[in-house]
This record gives sequence, structure tokens and C-alpha cells, in this order.
Amino acid sequence: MDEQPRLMHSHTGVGMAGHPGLPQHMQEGTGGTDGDGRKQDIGDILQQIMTITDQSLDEAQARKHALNCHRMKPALFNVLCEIKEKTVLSIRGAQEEEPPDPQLMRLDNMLLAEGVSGPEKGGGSAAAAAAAAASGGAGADNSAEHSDYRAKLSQIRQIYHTELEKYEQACNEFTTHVMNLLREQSRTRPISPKEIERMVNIIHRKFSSIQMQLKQSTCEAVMILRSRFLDARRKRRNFNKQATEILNEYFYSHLSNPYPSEEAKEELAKKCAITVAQVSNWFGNKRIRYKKNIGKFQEEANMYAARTAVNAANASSHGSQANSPSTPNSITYIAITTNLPCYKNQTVITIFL
DNA sequence: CTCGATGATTCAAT
DNA sequence: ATTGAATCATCGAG
Repeated sequence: MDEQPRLMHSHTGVGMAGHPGLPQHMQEGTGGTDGDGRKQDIGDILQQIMTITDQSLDEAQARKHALNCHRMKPALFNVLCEIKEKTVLSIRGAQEEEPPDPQLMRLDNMLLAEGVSGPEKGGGSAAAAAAAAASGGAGADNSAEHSDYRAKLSQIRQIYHTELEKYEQACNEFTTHVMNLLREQSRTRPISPKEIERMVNIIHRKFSSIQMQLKQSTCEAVMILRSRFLDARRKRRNFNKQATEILNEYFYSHLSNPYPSEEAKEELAKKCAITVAQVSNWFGNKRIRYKKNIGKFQEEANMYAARTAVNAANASSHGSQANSPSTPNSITYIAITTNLPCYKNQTVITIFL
């Protein structure tokens, strides 16, 4: 029963002579000086409000207008607002101030890290391509790939931003629309500023959940783009014929121990214009595939064995006879194959002999 | 489009 | 760290 000053929003017309607009039960103690006439007024107004629905439309409209213009109207309206605010406030309250969504934070961080949501750097793909071109030279292929990646990324970025802007705009439009509507309605029903604020919050929350979806799908797109460009399997290129021949030559001439040393790998890498890692891959693949199906590689083995034999023969007796590499004589075969302890399986040797 | 060849990756064993 | 084995993803011929 503690009676605080009730009408915080001290609208004009209410401040005079206590609170003449208040209903009786809220009025006690505040001095009833010349209150009887006012009470009569209030009673009349309330009566009119209660009966307004019984009247015809035109009559009600006219009465409504009259009530709207009544000098007591602002005061009554404020009281209603206050009551409503109090009751509404007690209903909700706990649901405010949700913590920042960790999922949303993750998405934001990733978009920032990928350069999708952050400040545009270097003017996008054009600059990237220019930089790549400028660096030029040896890494031309690599930088071409890179600029392609950058171009696609900036495409995603652009879509993301336009969509985001669209949502933002739609959100603002909708918010102002609703606020106008509420302001309009506030002339005929009590709507507190807090209520408007709450409504705006609801709208923003809805729109931010849409934005979250946008962020999610943008992240997915970036992930796909990344995996496409980072997974080297996707940009596999066969080695050129010469490189393959060099590698095969080494492999078949070291068939007893086809494990090139680090130095040998470097040498081969240099000759083939590939990396040492690629040489290692190649030998790894070759060993396992050869072992798996020696029969299949027999022809190849013969060819390279013959070739190295011919080369060796040529080296020893410098071209005294014009021997064709494609048809070496059988003596050379035997010489080579007996030099090859080979793998576990000795099929190659038996065939040759 | 199919299918074998091939370079790269992954993972367990050493 | 290196290797073997399985697997993936693409190439390229038919």
C-alpha cells in the first residue's frame, strides 16, 4: 500500500491538482479537495466507454472522437499504460538478456578468418590476380589456382554482403512499419515504450535467425571451396612422358632395391621437374602396384631393362654398331635379368631366361 | 559414359 | 620418419 508518485510521465494536463484522473481505489490519501466533480467526470467517461459497444457504428465513432478529445483522456490513458506495463513486466522478465549464441560466434569467427565478413582487403579478385601476375614466373600455375580461389571467395563474399544488406534493409523496413503501426494504435490502446521495444527485439531476433542461416550456408560454401582447392587430389595432373620414363628407368634398374636414397630422390626430382615428395609418392605407388600384379608390369619391365642394357652397352662400346633400342639382342636380356634379384617373385627372370 | 591408369592422401605398422 | 596398403579423385582412351 505504499503510494509512490504514480505518473512518471508527467504529461501536461495531469500535473494539476493531484491526480484527479485516478480511480477511487488509487486515489485515497491524496486529498479529495474539489474531487467530487472530477469523480463525476471520470464516472461519466468510464460509463461512456463501457456502453460504446452498444451503440451504432456512427454513434460510437462520434462518441469515440469525443472521448479522444476529452481533457481527461491523457491522464486515463497514462494510468492504463502504467497498469499494463506493470502486469506485462511481471509476466516476462526472465527471458531477457540471452547470452551470445556460441554457434553464431563460431560462424562469425570463421567468416572473419576467411575474409568473408571482415573489411575488404586489397580490392578483391582483381588486385589478387594482378598480384599473382606480378609475382609471375615459376609459380604461375600455382598463383593461377590461387587467384581462381580468391575470385570464387570474393564472389561468395559479395553474395554474402548483398544478402546481408537485403536482410538488414528488410528488417529495418519491417521494424519501422511495425513501429508506425504501434504508434498508430497507441492512440486507441495503451502501448508502453517498453512494449514497443520488446516488439522490436522480437523482430530483430527473428531476422538475426535468418541471418544465421545465411552465415551458415556461407560457411558451408567456403568450406566446399576450400576443400576443392586445397585437396591436391582434385588437381591431379599426370607427369609428362619424360618424367615417367626417368622414374621407370630408375625403378626397373633398381628392381632389387627400389628404394632411392634421399639424394637419389632429389636427383630424380630435379631431372623430372617434380618435387621430392612426388618422387616418394611415385615410388610408393609403383612398388605396391608392381608387387600387386607383377605380370601386368612384365612388358614394361622388359622394355626398361632392355633400354638400360642398351644404354650400358652403348656406353661401353661407343656406337661402333648402330643398334636400335627397340629390338635389343637376347644376350643383353640375359645379362640384365640375371642382375635383378627382383622382388619375392622371380617371374621376370624365368620369362627372360 | 565407362573403366583402367595414376598421383595424392590417410592410417597403421615398423 | 618411412613404408605398405587402402582409398580417393581425376585423367584420358575407347
